[in-house]
Amino acid sequence: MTTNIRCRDTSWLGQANCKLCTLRRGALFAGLSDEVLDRLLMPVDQMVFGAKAVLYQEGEPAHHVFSIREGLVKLTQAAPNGSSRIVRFLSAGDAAGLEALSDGGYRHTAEAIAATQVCRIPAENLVEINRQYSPLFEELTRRWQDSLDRADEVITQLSTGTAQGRVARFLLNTLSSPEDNSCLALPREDMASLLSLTVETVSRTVAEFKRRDLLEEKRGLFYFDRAGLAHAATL
Amino acid sequence: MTTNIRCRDTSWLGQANCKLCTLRRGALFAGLSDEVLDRLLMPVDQMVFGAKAVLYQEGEPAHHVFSIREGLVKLTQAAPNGSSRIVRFLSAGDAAGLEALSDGGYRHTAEAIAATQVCRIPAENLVEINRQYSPLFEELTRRWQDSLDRADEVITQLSTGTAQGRVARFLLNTLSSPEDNSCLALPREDMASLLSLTVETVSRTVAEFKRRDLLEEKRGLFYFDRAGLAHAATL
DNA sequence: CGGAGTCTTGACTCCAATCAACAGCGGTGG
DNA sequence: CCACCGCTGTTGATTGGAGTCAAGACTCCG
Repeated sequence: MTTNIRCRDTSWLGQANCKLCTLRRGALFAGLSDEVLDRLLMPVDQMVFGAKAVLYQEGEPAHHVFSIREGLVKLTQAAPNGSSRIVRFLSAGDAAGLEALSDGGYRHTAEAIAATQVCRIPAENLVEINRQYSPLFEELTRRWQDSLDRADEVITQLSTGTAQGRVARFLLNTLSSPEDNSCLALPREDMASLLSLTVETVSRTVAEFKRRDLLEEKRGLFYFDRAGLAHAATL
Repeated sequence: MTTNIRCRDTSWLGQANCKLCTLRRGALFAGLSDEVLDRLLMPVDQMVFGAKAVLYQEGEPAHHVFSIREGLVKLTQAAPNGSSRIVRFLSAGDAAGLEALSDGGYRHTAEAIAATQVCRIPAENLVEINRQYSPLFEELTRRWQDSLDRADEVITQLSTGTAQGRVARFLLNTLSSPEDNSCLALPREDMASLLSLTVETVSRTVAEFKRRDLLEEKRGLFYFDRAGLAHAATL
């Protein structure tokens, strides 16, 4: 009974009955009364993904949150050099695709490593429940997602590649807005700590950028050549 | 009017009037009606932290969420080698210390880099509002915090230090429970991708661990010597 | 048995860490 | 006032660890 065309080895086990969920304690819907669950008529699907099957792809519109019942999933994200990096693993009890509660599509590609059983929950319904009940939901969600996006950016953009690449990506993306070609000139030590480099290496790299006229430092600010640094950022 | 004893250059500007907040749109409490805000009588403090002042310390009990109105804050986390690593920067519009909504204390030390103005919100109140209104709140919160903890772990534990250290920490913490001295033997490529290493380096390291009798691989599982690997993990 | 994919090992290279010295700058106090 | 100090940033010389390239071993499966 394979329904998902995109992935081999993916099967649909029918709609879940959340009231009888064996994971009910500690499960996503643990707090919902039977009554509320009924009213929601939530079309939660139970699915199984085989090894190497893809739950969702980075960039595509995010309509579902996945609750992992069993198995192992890797989340990968495109890296600056064109390859992709694993940012973390998820297993039983974890949620995948929480970004479906925010805008901007899936942030990762989720791929099963071993056979994985999940409940697939339409994000719209989750948002609806929350909007209805919790006045803080949207703003809290945004902040959580922001932190997570930032953390993933450090993993994918700032802990990988050459010193030049990291420093360039840091200058371009971390402290500056896309319109503005300047940012606060942090102490070398702070840059080094974020980028997993030494103070000396950061200093050398910044000095080198200055020599190449990609960067200027005046009164505690960096002014930079976006195009030039963008090129260095691919290293 | 300096009230906070812990940090120099920290001052208290009085209780915030959230109804008049200049950030009301897009602010944390944007969704709350005046009426609800009134009923909560929330003692939200407005505070200013000078450069190098500490908002909170990693490990201490987390009682407040901070909403940053202006300035720049660095979040640092203890690294395996004893030093500390910056995991990300926060600025205006970001929230710091959202982990106060979960258990386990602050995950980072938050230190102002430039003069920083914040609203300090008692976490208990946020939890109360949410528990009252949103049946999904606690479970969603837990999942978000899990993802974030996992992401931070990759930054602090798995992208830093020697290949030996990273592989050892991966084996000890990522796929295994603390009681159990075994975990799924992932393909070297996946380990390499998570650890920012090459397949060859991971292979060499794993082989070396086997030679030193720290690790055994049987039928798709790793069995390891926790104490021995823990020593290697400090490298 | 063969072949594809994964894992291992070796030789060499190169980038960043390390160790060390020094320059610049602001603050402090004699 | 200026000599001294501490702090940050810069630069050089050297080293070491991981990347790279290449070849072979092993395993699983058709």
